[in-house]
Amino acid sequence: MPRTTDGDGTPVPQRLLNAATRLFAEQGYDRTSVQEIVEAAGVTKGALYHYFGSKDDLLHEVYARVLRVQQERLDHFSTMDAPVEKRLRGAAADVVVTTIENLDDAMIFFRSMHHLSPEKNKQVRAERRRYHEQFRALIEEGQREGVFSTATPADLVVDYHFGSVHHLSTWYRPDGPLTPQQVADHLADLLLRALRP
Amino acid sequence: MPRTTDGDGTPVPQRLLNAATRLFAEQGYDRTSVQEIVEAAGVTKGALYHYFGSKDDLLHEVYARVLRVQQERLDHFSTMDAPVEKRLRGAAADVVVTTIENLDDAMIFFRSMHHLSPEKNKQVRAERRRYHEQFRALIEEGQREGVFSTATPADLVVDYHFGSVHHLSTWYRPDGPLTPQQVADHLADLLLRALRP
DNA sequence: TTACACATACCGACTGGTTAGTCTGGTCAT
DNA sequence: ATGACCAGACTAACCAGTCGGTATGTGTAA
Repeated sequence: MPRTTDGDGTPVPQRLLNAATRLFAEQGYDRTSVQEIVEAAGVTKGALYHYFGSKDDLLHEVYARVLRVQQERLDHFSTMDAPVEKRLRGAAADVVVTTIENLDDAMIFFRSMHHLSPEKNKQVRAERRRYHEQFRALIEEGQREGVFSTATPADLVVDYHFGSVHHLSTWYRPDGPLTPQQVADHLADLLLRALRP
Repeated sequence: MPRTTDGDGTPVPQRLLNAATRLFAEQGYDRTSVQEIVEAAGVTKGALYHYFGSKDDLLHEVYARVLRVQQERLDHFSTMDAPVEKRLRGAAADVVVTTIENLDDAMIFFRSMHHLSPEKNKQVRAERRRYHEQFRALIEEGQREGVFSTATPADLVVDYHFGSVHHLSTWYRPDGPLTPQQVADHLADLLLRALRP
């Protein structure tokens, strides 16, 4: 196996993904040329097209990574052995922390979906929908038990919360006054307070 | 004044802006060529570059229009003669309705900011900030009066709400089950319920 | 152990195509 | 006839993806 790593120990595909993620978040997908990506990763086009089928594939990988992580996290909180308020609060706060810790990914996720090819876009939407429905199920469970208000349809509540998560990448600054955990606690609080019967 | 209008009665600059708005929302700024815009508007490049300095200018005009409308609306509700809960609820619901009625604008607004030139971007951010602060002032007023909870900083509450507004363009469908007004009432409800002391 | 085949990892010049913006030359109401 | 308004060919730059080529490994048979 020849130089799959170079300089640092990070394998070339990883280096390419990292560079692409940063550049896509900074300048957007269309404004980032393949040439820039390979230069930032310290390789050439040959390497990129050796590991990835297209520029589009690179973007898709970013999505796949985000979806995988978020789904795993939600599974964890969904299946916890605790009252539904605690499970929902845990999940709601966790997605905020995770999003802040990967702001670049979040930025790309919500800003660049329309750059994915139609099939990939469809696939991402399907996985996203599954996530959404699992989250909604938590709220509906609480509504059935009477611990959450039924004034607002669960679907809308989910969109309300994820709107704020989505929005994080446009206003949160790591050098701001609030830590990720503090923001997460506040946003989860707002959700739970809105759901009080 | 020669044919500033043509075919229909709409003046050419308007036709160009309308075409650009629709195309930017459908395909994104970068994926839309100037050629497509002028064809959709039924003119040629000469006309576009007669009225607008650049493609970027066209985008900026979309932003200017949105900002102007939203600011006017907020001013109206801010200065209303009514208790602060009513003023906040009115403003919160109205921005939802307005956003749904101009989903294309909203889509462009949140997805294409980074395509604006640096100065224009800065200008838009400044006006946006003014809007944000005026909205925040409403919440702080209610908090001082004791009608809103002070558990969450007003800034965060504003971002929470505008996150959901921002998010509308990704999930709201005109052919869905809820009318714009119904969505607006629900989202305003969630905000006010979260703010109950 | 050497020799040779084969595979994997990567390089970088090149191609075909697209794009924003320019420029020259009209046209038409007043 | 004059100037605001517009047509459309043209240019210079850029970009995703290709392709022939090189380098370094691994397996295998003499």
